[in-house]
Amino acid sequence: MIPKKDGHPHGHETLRARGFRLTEPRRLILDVVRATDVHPTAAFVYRRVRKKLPRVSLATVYRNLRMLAAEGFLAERADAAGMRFDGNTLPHDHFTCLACGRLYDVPARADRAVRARVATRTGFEILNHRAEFYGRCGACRRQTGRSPVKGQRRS
Amino acid sequence: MIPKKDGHPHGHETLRARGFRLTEPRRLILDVVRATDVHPTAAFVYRRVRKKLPRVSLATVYRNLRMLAAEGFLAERADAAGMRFDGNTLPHDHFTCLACGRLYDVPARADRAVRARVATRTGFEILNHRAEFYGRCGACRRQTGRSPVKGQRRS
DNA sequence: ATAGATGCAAACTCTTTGCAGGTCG
DNA sequence: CGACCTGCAAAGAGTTTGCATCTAT
Repeated sequence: MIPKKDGHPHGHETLRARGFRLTEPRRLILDVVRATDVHPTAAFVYRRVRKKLPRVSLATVYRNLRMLAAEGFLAERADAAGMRFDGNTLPHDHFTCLACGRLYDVPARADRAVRARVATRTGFEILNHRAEFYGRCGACRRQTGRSPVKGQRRS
Repeated sequence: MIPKKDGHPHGHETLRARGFRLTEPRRLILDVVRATDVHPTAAFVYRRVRKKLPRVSLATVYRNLRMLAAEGFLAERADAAGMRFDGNTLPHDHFTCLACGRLYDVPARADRAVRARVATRTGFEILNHRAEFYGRCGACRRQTGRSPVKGQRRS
């Protein structure tokens, strides 16, 4: 949903500029996350990277995902079954389909008013916010009668 | 933040009415979650319940939390370090303090307009939505200079 | 009486860490 | 060459499950 070509806000060059090495595993891990919009798990990234670099270890995938997220190259998101990563670091909301379990990005609303209202009512300083939507996606709406389920396969 | 007295939307009677036994562990587990607003982890509930019922097992706590959530007596929430539970089943938003890590409830906004806008733009059927706010809570604002941290103690 | 719930211990899954050896710059 | 990074294996944390026993109804 967001173009993934380079000229990305944090391209490969930026990694080097910040003193990180641009190793093969690291480059592939970053590319895999950025090349998909499924909000992949570490296991998903591992499987993908292994196709091009069969000797990569799961530990390296975890170490890099964590590091890349901490440095702002990726976004990190907790989910009932573990951590998921997102190459889209622009502010955006999420839609979870209760029928198929898929997680979609939704462009962010610039809701200044909402933040201001909450800040006033609570006395908190609001630095950021994000909305989570739940419902049925286009594909699932067409399959009427499909009932929401709880356990889905993970990516 | 929400009154926890009985006359709760799903009181103890409702459990029985739905064919579940009202056992001592189960009753205590439900009460512990409802009596706090810290969005407790399973371990927190376990510790609390054990004070009154020292022989309770962690497995029982997990089984009941999962069952009570599935049946709508509690809400369930994923977080970077695992699952958290919430006795407040009314729709509400959340505020996470980036300085101290505490999670606060924020009364829900009835934002019909937001849902309608997203539904129109995406073609999804929106059944529910919730907002997540991030910033600094009142207590932390007073301690100026306190910088946001990543790892906090869990409840 | 009996279906359902419990306690215990073992199993499972996801994630992190220690360390010896490899590699980017 | 040297700091950083990797693969491997083992350890950790959180959660689930099998089973014999117990208990609410």
